[in-house]
Amino acid sequence: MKTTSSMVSPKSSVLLAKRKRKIHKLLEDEDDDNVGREEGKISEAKSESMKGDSKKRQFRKKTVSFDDSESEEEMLKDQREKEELEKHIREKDEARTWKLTVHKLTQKEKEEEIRRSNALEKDDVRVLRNSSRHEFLKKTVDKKLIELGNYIEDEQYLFEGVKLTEAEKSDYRYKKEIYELLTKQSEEADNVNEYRMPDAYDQDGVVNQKKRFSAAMRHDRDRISDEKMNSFAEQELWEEHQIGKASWKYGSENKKQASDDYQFVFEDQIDFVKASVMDGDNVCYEEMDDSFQKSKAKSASEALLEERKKLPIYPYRDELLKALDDHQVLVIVGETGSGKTTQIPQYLHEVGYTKHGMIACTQPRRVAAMSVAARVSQEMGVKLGHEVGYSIRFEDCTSEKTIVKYMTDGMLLREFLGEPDLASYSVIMVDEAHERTLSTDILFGLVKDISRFRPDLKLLISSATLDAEKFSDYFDSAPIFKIPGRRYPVEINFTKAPEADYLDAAIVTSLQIHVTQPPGDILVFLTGQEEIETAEEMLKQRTRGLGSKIAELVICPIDANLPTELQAKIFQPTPGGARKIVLATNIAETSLTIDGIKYVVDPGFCKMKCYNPRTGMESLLVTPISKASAMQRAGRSGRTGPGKCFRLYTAYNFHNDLDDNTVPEIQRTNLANVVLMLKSLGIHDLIHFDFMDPPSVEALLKALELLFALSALNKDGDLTKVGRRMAEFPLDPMLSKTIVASEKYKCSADIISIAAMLSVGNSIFYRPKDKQVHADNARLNFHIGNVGDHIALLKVYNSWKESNYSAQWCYENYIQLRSMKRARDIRDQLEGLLERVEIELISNSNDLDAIKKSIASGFFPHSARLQKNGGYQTIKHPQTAHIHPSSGLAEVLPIWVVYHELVLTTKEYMRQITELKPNWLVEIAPHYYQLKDVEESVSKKLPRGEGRA
DNA sequence: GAGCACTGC
Repeated sequence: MKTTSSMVSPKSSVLLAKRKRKIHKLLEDEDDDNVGREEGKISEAKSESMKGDSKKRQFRKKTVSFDDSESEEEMLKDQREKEELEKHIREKDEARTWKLTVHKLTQKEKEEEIRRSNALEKDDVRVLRNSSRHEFLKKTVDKKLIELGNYIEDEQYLFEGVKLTEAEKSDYRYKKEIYELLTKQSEEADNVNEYRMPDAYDQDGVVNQKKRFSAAMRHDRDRISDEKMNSFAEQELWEEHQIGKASWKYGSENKKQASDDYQFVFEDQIDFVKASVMDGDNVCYEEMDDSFQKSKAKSASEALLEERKKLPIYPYRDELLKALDDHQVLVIVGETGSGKTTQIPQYLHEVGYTKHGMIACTQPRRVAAMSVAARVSQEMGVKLGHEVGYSIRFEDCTSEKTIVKYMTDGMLLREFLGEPDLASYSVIMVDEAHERTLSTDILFGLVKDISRFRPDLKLLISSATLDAEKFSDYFDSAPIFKIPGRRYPVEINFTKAPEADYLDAAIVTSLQIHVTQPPGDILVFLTGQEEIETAEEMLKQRTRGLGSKIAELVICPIDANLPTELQAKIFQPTPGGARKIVLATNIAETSLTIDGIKYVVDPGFCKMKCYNPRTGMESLLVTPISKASAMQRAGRSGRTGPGKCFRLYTAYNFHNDLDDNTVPEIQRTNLANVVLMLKSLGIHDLIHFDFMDPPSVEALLKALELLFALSALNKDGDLTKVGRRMAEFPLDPMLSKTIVASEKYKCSADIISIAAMLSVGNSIFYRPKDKQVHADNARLNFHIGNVGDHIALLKVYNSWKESNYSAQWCYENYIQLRSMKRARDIRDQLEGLLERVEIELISNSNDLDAIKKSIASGFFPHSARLQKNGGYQTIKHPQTAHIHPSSGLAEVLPIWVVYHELVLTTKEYMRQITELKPNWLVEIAPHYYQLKDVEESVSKKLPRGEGRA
């Protein structure tokens, strides 16, 4: 088939080349064996895999029959695993090798996966192997279209952009034929399992894939413990249910069904339509319109009341109240839309729980707390901030009258500091507990603790389905209360084979949806800003090739750092005839909801921050998402109507390779802050603190060690006066220490500006792709005199202040206004807190050394020294590092520096750096650095003059 | 000479 290779046009794009490679491989394969031999091979492969299966079965039988010894075996296995893990960690002690191994691993895993899937697919129709992309098209393309022979047309759509040769086209058509055969069979087949294995050879009597697979599944069920099975089956059931619901909605006669769905939407608001909706009669449309008008004519409060009665939770009201009467802790399971967040606090209020204290309801996000509070105050007919209020950082919208209080979970945590028994509350409801944010996890421990000596305090833990058992176990087998949700069906599609390049696959899938699917917007989950940009480019490039043959595609990128005005674009309604495609990061998974999304493309990855306590280094790694996350993503397509989710991985991957839940944040973060907070609440034994998922002892010790070094704790591990002051600040302990230390150097006003700027993160400087040079120049203005990044940030803040907080100034200097506003808010808050810990507000911006010394007082554990090779090494725990290129000192290379954070990306980078005099270290932290640490290395290893002497 | 998932206090 080499002749075909020579036919590739030199003009071809990367995509084309890739696609062609696939097809060539395919053609080669076919060339090698004729059809008969092919079949022989396949059946051979099949019996091979059957053998494998029976082996597995035997193994399973064995484990089942030796039930009693299983726990012992498991313990042994656990032990072994633990040992292996420990060994593993030891081996990776050095951060550099650690990094490399991680990378190697993922590469290896990839290869492994491809190999495994290839093996699995030996029993697949060969020709279909390389066409997993077309799988979506084939699965979902309207059957009628095929009947009419119209598919030649959509084939042209596909071919247009990539200019295939005649041979390739005919190959495609051949595959299409096979596909048609397959569809026919699957239509005939009774129950379609989403684990759809190829049916092509059923009729040859070689093997019945479905039977084989369901047998395998049954064995799986035997093996898996009951507890696990429940969640497993639940998931499966959910998906099957959704698929079942969805599958009959599309097709030639879907019009009537679709109208049913619209009626379902209206059902939210209208009382008596239900029966006629069930009838599915068209007449009810008018009736509904009628009643819709009527309900509008009613007073607003009455309408609200009626709406409340429509919520799925309403029928359970009395049962729920009874349950809470009987039990102190209740786990509530309810999907979004069940009304639990808005209704439960109202129910509790109605029966008088608010007589003895407030009801608190915590949310992981600010906007959620605000909007829910607004809604509830409306429903209760009171003014927001009076009886119903919310409390979030920078904004306390409550009053003395407040009895129902929505708040962020972090805010309740702060309140613990002032009121360790939460005496002013009678009910605490932790909402969205399944998200397992850091604050939620700590709240669990604290709340469980106080519930022991406050039997009058009621606890409600509300979560989405998956974790309920776990929550119940944690809260001493609290009863679980289930409320049905209200959601539209979502059809889930998996790829047949793993995709090597998920970005490319995501683009192709989106285009396929665009071409073959009924109107509805598309949401694509990608991992980061850069990836979104490339995806946008690719989409534009490819749609350009298709010209006017396809409907307009509106591309909307979105990530958290995008300026607000650009973010607004995704909420604009899609123009008629066009289709919107939203390229989003994880932000769209929980934080924002976009209306009109009907299709979700889920490549199965996200970026996750991990903390290595050994090196104190954070890294942002692209990792596979969890099953829970995948479900959440899929659910995003079914918010306003039935939806479809296209997962760019196989069902096998989903069930076997993805974790059930994302690792809770508490296990992959720097705990210094958490430890300081718990210590200031008087909790001494942190190792035995009742965490739901305890963090590693190592991470705890590292945090304790740091706090001791910062003299926030004394030798006995008790909080010192410094520590108590530090705990007042909602900042990283090192930053808090910097502020506390600024008292001594009389520059507190400058330091809080810096602290505020540092805590808004990396989104201050705006650097658009097309104006990088200008942006970089603007940035250099703040680095004049090589003052270091901290002081540059101070300069930015002060200049902005001088410009009277002008937006224009930000624009001219390539600074993000939003970040600056946030910095101002934080600074204002810090100013208030300074007063509280009795530190005078003094500015001393001319004495840069004073400012630098304050910084060093907080960040001395983060000091590094220049090496001969131009890299740096940290002082106390030797560790190589480099200055991040974005730093103003990246080319200056001072000999001694302190850094704000150490991140692992392509190298170990220190971000936000300030120069330091080595003797300061001994002066500031004599308990941490001895003279010899500093002096010896100065005299012995002077760099060869490239730094500053 | 390289890069910023997402929250929250």
